[in-house]
Amino acid sequence: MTEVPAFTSRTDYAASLLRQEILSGKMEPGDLLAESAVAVRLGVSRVPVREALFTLEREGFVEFSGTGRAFVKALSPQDFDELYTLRLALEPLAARLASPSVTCDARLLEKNIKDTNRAKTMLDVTRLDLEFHEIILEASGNGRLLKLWRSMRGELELWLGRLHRRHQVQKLDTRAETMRSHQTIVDCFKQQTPAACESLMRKHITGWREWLPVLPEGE
Amino acid sequence: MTEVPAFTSRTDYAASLLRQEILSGKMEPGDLLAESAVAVRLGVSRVPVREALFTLEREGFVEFSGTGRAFVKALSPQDFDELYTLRLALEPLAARLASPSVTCDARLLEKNIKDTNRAKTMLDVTRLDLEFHEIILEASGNGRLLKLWRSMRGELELWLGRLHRRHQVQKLDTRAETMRSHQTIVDCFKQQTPAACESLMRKHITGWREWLPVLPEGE
DNA sequence: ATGATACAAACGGTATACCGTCTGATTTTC
DNA sequence: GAAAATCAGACGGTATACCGTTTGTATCAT
Repeated sequence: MTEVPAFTSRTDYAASLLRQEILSGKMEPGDLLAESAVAVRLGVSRVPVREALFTLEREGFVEFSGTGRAFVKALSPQDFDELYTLRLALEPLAARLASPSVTCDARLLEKNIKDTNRAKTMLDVTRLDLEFHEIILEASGNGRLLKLWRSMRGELELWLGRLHRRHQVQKLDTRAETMRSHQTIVDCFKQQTPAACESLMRKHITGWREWLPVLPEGE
Repeated sequence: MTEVPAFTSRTDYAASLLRQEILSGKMEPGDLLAESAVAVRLGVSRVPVREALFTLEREGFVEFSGTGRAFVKALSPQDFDELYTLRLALEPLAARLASPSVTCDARLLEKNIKDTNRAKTMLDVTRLDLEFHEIILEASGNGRLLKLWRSMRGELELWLGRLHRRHQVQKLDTRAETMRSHQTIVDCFKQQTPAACESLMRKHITGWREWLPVLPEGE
């Protein structure tokens, strides 16, 4: 956020700012992101904005209409179900692939759990939760698998962020449960077979789905 | 190929032409695709070329270096293994999801098999093979699943095309086997349970992997 | 002969300007 | 009063020009 504004390109700069605005809820789902307006507002020309919008589309934050206009992505419960189905297909696989090599990464995973314990907001807890899973995807050694996961991560973050903001689910503190569950995964990586890791991850994802509060109606 | 050049934009036009050049083998893996040169050659300006290159990257035909230069993608046997692993994760799932709804699409699938029988070249057989699978992905009703598959399709087409060109595997005519195997899938969709469809698709993908000739060394 | 340095060409990044199209509102006509 | 046509504003698509950086090569010094 407040880091040095040393972006490699204006495209990165624009993408980063827009991403933050969308995640923070400053932009509402369905809001039009017109190239010209955004370009003026961010103080860059339209070309980098255009390319940033494409990037954000790939990341799941933005969607294009048939006529090429960009909007802040709206997510329906059905969209969320799709994401859940895909997590269930990809993450247990990643856990199995990662298990032989993840010993060296167990430190990263445990650091993540400690950070989760210190996190100040539920949004940070969510972010760290997704980061935990991404570490495993990285350790899987399958670059394409990681890419696919990353193309979904934005939408997950978007969904969970909106959920928190709209329903004040801070009341429902999932932090302890998340930490406990993640710790069992780390332990499993350390001691168990790949198949056991895969199975546990499947259970974890399924359980996560059931933990979520009642979904809000479509946007 | 020889269809009416009625592209909605020059970006589409450029992407289409480049895609064809790469698939046909006119461009070698590792070849530089410099914006300026391509723009001049295709008779458009650099901006649409630039965006076409991004599109082709998403589709798997092109990769960017750290400094932003675009190259025709090179694929190693390890890349291929990654793709195989992901097919095995996604396609059986798609088959399961598609099975209740695919009855209305069985006609499409059977038309595909007939087209395969008529195909003149092995490249067409390959293209139709991938199309058969994409029909099932579409029928799964999970739009994101379809998107993930499409992000891999280009690389598969690339790999298989190069395989054919380099090793003259026309000798190894997989057409009959492909048609037979696809027909059993259609039959399964018509008569069997989702779980059976899923299982059969897993078997089909595994078998497909074993059918392929010895992989060439990395590029 | 070899290494470093400097220069030139090529390439990507960006701003700007122009054009065609789409959208929506107002006016005109039946 | 309603429907159709027209006009204006906004937006995306594209070409062009400029700038900074990278890259490859040639030259010069050691």
